[in-house]
Amino acid sequence: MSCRYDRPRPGLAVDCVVFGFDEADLKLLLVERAMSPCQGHWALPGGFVRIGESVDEAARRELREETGLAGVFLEQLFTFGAVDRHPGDRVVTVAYYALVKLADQRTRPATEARAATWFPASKVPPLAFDHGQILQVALDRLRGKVRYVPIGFELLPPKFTLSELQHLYEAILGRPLDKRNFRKKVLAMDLLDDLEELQRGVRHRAARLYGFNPRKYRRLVKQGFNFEL
Amino acid sequence: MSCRYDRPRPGLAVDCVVFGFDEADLKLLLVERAMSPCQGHWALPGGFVRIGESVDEAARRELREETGLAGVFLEQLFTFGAVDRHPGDRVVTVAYYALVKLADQRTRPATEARAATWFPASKVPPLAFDHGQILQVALDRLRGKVRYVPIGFELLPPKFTLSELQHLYEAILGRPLDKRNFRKKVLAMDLLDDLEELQRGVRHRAARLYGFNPRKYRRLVKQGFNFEL
DNA sequence: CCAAAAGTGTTCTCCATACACCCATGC
DNA sequence: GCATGGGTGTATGGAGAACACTTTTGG
Repeated sequence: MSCRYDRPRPGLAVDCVVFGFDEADLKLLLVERAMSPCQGHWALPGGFVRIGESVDEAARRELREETGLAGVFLEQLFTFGAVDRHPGDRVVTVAYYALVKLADQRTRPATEARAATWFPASKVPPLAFDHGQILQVALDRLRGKVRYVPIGFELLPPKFTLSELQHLYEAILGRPLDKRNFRKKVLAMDLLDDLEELQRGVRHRAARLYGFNPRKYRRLVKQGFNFEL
Repeated sequence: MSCRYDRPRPGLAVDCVVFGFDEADLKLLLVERAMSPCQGHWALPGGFVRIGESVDEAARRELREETGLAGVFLEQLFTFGAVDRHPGDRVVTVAYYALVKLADQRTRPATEARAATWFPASKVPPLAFDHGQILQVALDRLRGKVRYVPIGFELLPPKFTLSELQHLYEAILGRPLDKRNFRKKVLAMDLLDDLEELQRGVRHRAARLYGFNPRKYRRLVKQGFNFEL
């Protein structure tokens, strides 16, 4: 079936840029390549699309197989189709980016995957193929999108403080935000549930915990509301 | 080479959503399919990616071969990878959208192409495959992007009036804009050259002609300027 | 009592919006 | 002279940005 056309077909792969957030740092999940080409180099988790699965499904499958992650936010990023991007063979890759609630999932990659490791996004090792370029596009997209779509919550645990949320935005956007203005704006949007519960185990005044309420968000969007931070 | 891997490969295609703008109407360029499947149906111009060309190059080539268009704005849109999107065979397509200065290019598609035809974007016939869905994504993207990146000028001739620019934005955004506020904002951005030349051949007071100045735009962007309309 | 972060209001500036009339031209 | 769009200014309200101190808690 793959040779039904008279022209040869490029290979089709998926690659996932996996972001996490932990203690004021944006993190990136990388795997060590087990096979040639680029054996032993750090790379984005990914692999070839199979004939019976959609490209989206391929991305989820590879993510699960290579890192143990499942049930996370995953969205198509961009397709990289340069002729020479893969040494030795013609491979086009559809890149995705994933957002992971690190606190929940921390243990799983280590157990299931060969060598999936979290790196601070600011200290990423050299990457195989054009994965460095893919990462750059993913960072740009994340920075752009986080401001007008509430995807930042995908990086936080279900219960979080306003300061954690603010630190997340500061880490992604790369600049400090004013505490009072930030809180005012976030609370005014009325997207968060006040969980009436306090942070525990900190050695300073405990902060209130909040939860993102997707129902409220969807309702507001229907009424023409635009998230913006 | 295409059978070097043990697994069969999906086919890889490109499709182009081509937008034009003419007399207050957003237009879409479609071709009639000459081959099965979907022979005789209207479809987006497109075709298979060859092994020796990048995906971007494939999109440009197909656009030229099927519509005669060259040298136009062309940008990747999204990759459509559902298993059943192409009847009978597994084909993944990388969709692009093109913006055409219709006044310049009006004659060319008719001469070079089999049957490339402009349709008002509001009166598009049923499309082959999932091309209707691709069109919807392209419209959403155009509507979103036109507001914060100056791509609207790609749809206008090199010399245009402020009213033409306003009508373009009204057509894309689907709502009326205030004339005075629109002109104030556009001129305040200082992206346009006043060509000190008047419109000709109209039966009312002639309007001033302006030109978009990409140099000014790039300079302003370097200084942190953000286009927004 | 000290360190560390939580929590809280006001002022000012600027930008978006709303809005109506005279002008130039072709027929 | 009339129909058609071209071209212009002002007033108001709302949102973003700047800014500092008190409170709570654990150690």
